[in-house]
Amino acid sequence: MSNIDYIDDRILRVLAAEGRISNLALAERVGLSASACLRRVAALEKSGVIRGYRAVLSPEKTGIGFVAYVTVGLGVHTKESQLAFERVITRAPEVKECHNITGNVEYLLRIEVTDLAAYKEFHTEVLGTLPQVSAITSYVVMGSPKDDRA
Amino acid sequence: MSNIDYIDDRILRVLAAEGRISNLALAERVGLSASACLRRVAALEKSGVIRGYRAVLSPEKTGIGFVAYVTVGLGVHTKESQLAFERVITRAPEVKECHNITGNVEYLLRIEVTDLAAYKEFHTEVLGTLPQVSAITSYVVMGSPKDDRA
DNA sequence: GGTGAAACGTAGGCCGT
DNA sequence: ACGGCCTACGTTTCACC
Repeated sequence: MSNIDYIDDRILRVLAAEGRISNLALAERVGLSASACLRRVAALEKSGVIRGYRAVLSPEKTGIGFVAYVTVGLGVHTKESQLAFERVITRAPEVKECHNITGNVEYLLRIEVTDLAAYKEFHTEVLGTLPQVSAITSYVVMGSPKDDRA
Repeated sequence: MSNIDYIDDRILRVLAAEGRISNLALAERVGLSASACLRRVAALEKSGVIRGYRAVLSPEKTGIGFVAYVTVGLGVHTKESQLAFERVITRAPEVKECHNITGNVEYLLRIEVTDLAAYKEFHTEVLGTLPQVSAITSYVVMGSPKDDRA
């Protein structure tokens, strides 16, 4: 079992903020020797608490100039139509997130594209062509005062 | 200027997926020597294309059992009331993201808490006590068929 | 959980293109 | 301006206490 104690918690906090910190520096920060620290990190990775590591890229500098959240409602609510929709959405690179939500619509998507023109393209060519989709509402992101995941 | 060429692009793609890959392995993957690769990564970090690195943690295994998106509308639309709202929201640990969006409401928040009880607490004790807030709508996340940021 | 040592990776000077 | 080579130094990793 992987019960997270106080030190694990500190390790996770540090790694969540500085994913590429050296094990040595991490060990020092949490007050452990390098080997003990490494063993804990390895255990956290193996047990799935730590899923992986990623570089956080600047959206603007990597050509993302337009971000929007889109709610999507399906006309048919069968399992098959949901799976068909999710299959297409999962393949679409513009869709960074797809959440199944409660409320009057089924899905909330996060879309990241270069510009408004690219979004229009996505809207008509991808969303517009899906037979299951009956309602689309776009919320353009004008800014993100807080974004811990970015 | 930092113009991203084909190799930079490959580097970024690899680091976005495997943030803790060694420079040596990264160099091999993109077909560069270790020093050339390291220099490119350093340049990408310095120029801000790479903002940082983070460990991706499993929500369930770190005690996040309830995720919701919440739209918030402000009664007053002055700059001051927006800033006051953002100040409180930025400090709240439950709020992982706060986006300023177009549409009939001003904000879209992502909330992560342990359970429904904690969410109720946040809803009434934080959101409910902000004088600027005039409309709150919660969309509980039941699943995320795709989440590239997680 | 800590120690130590071998294996491995990083970082930077230097030179060629 | 950019890539490859070499090397001193730091870090990781693992058997052992």
